[in-house]
Amino acid sequence: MKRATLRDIAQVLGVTVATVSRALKNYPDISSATKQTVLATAERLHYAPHPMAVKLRQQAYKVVGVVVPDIVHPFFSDVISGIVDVMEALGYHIILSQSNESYEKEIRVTQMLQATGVDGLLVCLSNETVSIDHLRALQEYDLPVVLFDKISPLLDASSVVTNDFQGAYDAVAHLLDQGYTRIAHIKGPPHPENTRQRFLGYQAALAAYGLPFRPEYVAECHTVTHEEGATFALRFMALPEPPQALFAVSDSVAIGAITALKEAGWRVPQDMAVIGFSDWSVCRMLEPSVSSVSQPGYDIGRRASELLLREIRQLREELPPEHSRVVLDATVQVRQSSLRPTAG
Amino acid sequence: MKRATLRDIAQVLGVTVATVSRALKNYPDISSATKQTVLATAERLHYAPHPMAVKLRQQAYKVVGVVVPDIVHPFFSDVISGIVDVMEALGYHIILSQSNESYEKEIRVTQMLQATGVDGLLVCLSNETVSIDHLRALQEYDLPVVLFDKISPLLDASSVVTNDFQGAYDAVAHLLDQGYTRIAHIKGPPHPENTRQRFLGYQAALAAYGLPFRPEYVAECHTVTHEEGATFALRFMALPEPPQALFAVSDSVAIGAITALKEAGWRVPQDMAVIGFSDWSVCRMLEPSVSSVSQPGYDIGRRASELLLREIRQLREELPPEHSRVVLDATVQVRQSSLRPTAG
DNA sequence: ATCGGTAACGTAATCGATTTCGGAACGCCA
DNA sequence: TGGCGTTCCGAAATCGATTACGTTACCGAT
Repeated sequence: MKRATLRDIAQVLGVTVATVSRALKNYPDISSATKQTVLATAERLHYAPHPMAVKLRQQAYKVVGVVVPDIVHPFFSDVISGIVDVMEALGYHIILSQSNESYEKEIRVTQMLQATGVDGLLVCLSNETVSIDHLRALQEYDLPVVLFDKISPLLDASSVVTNDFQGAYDAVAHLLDQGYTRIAHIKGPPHPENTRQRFLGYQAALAAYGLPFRPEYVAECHTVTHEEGATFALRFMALPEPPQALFAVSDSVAIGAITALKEAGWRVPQDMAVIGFSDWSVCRMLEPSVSSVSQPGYDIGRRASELLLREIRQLREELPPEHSRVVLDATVQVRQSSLRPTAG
Repeated sequence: MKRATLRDIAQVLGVTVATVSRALKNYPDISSATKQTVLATAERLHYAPHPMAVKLRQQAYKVVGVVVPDIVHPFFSDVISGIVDVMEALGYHIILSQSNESYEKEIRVTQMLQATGVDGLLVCLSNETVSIDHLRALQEYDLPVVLFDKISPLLDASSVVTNDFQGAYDAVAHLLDQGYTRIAHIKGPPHPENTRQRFLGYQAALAAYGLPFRPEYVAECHTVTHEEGATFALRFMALPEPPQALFAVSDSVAIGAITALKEAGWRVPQDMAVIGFSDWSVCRMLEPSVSSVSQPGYDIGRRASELLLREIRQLREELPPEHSRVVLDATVQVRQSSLRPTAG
């Protein structure tokens, strides 16, 4: 069964396509009698407007592109979910691409998305990305771009990020508030700004509580895996004066650390309190349940979508697009792994 | 900067759009001199073909729709990742939608996808879905549909699924091979066929090894959460003759069971061996590391994509579309939680 | 001088829907 | 009867690219 067109309906009724089009869109200058018959035959022929024809006229696709480094990642799943919910409510669809943390691929997919004809782009930069010329090129063709999570100060665009600094600060403050004074940190690699901010938040919290920064209490990941968490946790324990608490840059590292500590005979949190970052769903399933800093992935997706939709609207109305910078707080989820046993 | 059209180039050079179009597509009946200048000015004006115009002519969008019940789920992330990889390699894009396990929403999003103009659909049915008329309607308009993971025998379409029966059978056989004879199962709710197959695989393995089916060793989940895993595991332990091993319908249930058992003073796997289903990434991070049956999510996405692309191609060539039914094996990942300590 | 051939390009239809500009038909009033 | 205003609809342009089908001009051959 081939799909019916306006012409098909017009031929059946002996009118022109213009009349049919206007009847279907309920124009006032079409008699209600004609409207009736048009609607009836449209129904009968299972008419549906041809998407591309409409979009060619309207110059609006109602589709936005989404680029994330890695689809298979709980955080990005959350973000995407937030994006989809907002976009679908307004009749927009999303085209999903992943950069695999590759700068080359990021350039490729953004260009492909532009060529596909999206109305805007939601991008989380890859870790490799240094130049943002490929995104600037999109903007020059009036294609709005909103960055989220991993952003670049070089691009004049709206952005939505987690307050990693504050999240880390709060996590460490939570440990400090309980009276811990020797707090270690397993930090991420230097490059992604996000994990650097967590390290800075860690330092700032120590400073705010008048505690010295002890380099021997800081380890730096390369792979950010649970193996590294295990290695560094045990290394900390071997220090002459081992730390009492650990703030890990990610949940995988935190879980690796906890697992290794328990296997080595230490108790969590009695011998070492641990708190992670990201709040994976398994955190609450473990024993002890793992404290973590939860990133508002879903909200990041929502807010980024709203900003993009606003810019798309402004562009359609020939207004200069406004750019906003949204920073969402991360919230500490206190569970057993970081709760200091009441002395007694 | 407005995007250049063929007409812009044509006006600059004093030729017609036809010439420009043919020059850009390297037609033989255009002089190389003209081609040179056309290419040069196309470059200069940053010409890029208008996607909708091309698609309207060609009647092919190079976009497929993907519908999953829930984006925020490791398994579906894997599937989506596989889909994206295959599709992008062939210049296709994917439009992502989620049904939130709602029949109503599944109908809505599939219709929206059709209206948006996709070349085909990859669908995982929601748990609620009973009738598949909405998908049949798509097929009648020559829109190929491929089902994956949760499928329906009522729809004549290609499908790709995990062999849940075999995965469950192998998991239980792995326990039986080690000499366990009292094996419990925490099964899923009756409806999704997938978890029912796991239950059947459990039963079949017992039968194959000549062991009786003991109803007191089977519990049925409603929410399929770690809390239920905890509850049922402890209930099993309270039996006069507790089971020695447990096959859980999901990893969340398995992890909940392990956590509860350990907290209650039992040892895993010494007092109770446990194996889950899905092979979440955390399984290998825990202590003991959790055995599980890994579903080939990425491959399911790949295979489903290939089938869909084949049907799209066949449809373009006016051939009758062939339907295939692909069943991919699940593989048992043996880790500590299900390894019987060597007696001695 | 006429014919056939070919290189190189133009004309116009086409994809399907939307929209501006008219235009016929009718009624109403002077 | 002439003029004006509605009502309802048709003609045609438009969105941008593609392509079947001419058409021109120039060549060599007869």
